Amino acid sequence: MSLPHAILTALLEKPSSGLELTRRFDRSIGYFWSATHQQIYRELGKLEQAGHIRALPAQAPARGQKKEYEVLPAGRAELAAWVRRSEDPKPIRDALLLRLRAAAVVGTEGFGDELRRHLALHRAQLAEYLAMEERQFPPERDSEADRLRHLVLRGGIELERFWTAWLTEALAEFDRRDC
Amino acid sequence: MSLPHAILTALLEKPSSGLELTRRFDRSIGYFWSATHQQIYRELGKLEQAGHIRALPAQAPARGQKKEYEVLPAGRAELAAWVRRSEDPKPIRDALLLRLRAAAVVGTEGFGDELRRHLALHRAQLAEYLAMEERQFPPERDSEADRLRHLVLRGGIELERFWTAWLTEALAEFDRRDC
DNA sequence: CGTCCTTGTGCAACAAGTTGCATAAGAATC
DNA sequence: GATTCTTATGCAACTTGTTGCACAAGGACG
Repeated sequence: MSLPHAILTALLEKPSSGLELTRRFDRSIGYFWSATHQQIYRELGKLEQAGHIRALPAQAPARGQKKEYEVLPAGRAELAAWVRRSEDPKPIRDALLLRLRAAAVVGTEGFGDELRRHLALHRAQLAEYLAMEERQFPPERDSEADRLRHLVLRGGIELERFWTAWLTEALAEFDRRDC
Repeated sequence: MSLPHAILTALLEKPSSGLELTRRFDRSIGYFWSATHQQIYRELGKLEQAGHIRALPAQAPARGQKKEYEVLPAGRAELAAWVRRSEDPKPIRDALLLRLRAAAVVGTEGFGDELRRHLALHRAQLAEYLAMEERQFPPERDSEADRLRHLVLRGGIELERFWTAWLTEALAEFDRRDC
């Protein structure tokens, strides 16, 4: 039940149309929550019906026409309540770790390349986050909310650092064996 | 499409019944892939129909009767093919990071306690993994496959270390503000 | 002997996420 | 003025994961 809350957060930060939201979910919001445009449009419909958001007027509600949404007080209240609810961390479900475990049983042939590919992807992601950090959070200019958002971004950054470190270690192990 | 492969891997490591699998998914397998018993039973049925596994004979196929499964050659082949397929890492979807970002907008009241709770949970998980590491991977007694499995476990360990470190940092930030 | 607990398997309904495609306005191109 | 590209919204079908409950065998207890 997190997607509606992700959308409410995004809309509070800045009212947007479905496609704009999709783009934001592909970039900044993407480092802690991902979603496709289908999910987003569907959820926007539900949120509107529930009275949590509304379409800004002055736009014809026609197909192919941009439709901007803003959060209503009820939506903000729902988001605040959700933030206060306590929720256990979800258990991990990582396909790469699983595949490595499977490789331990059926053979590792070709798996080194896959590890290298992932390493490159995570390095690229890390570089992107670091660039975002420099752009969005220059030193000594943090408001209250900025400091929290920075903390969230640092979470994304450290996660990517974890992956690059682990993949590097894994590759070292592989190279020691294959040569 | 990873659950069937997780089950194949588990069954190759040791033939098991549905409930035994469920228990293994709650412990060792759980640090890279989680699943409920419902998912497991459903998937066992599908895998059997697909000819990837079979129930060991000598057991009446009655309700409430234990039913052990083993992997057939076709299942092993499917698993090997899956390990060789390349698959991109899935984008992150973490509810706690999302909630912190939401808290930056609607207020952080009470969120420190939630962070502390998560920190305790992750510390406990980390301790458990470290105990597993000592038990299952004593120094200098690694086979080929053991080294890979150890690598996977170290992934789980480092992930928990990441969380404890990030949560500690986040709490420091919170305490600086609240006092 | 009845009922209660544990172990074990499983159905059904639902919720969340994914994939493929349809539709439509408007601008660009020729 | 017909075609094609981009921006934008959306439906339908499917797959995956979750929740709640039902059913059954066997042992434990009084």
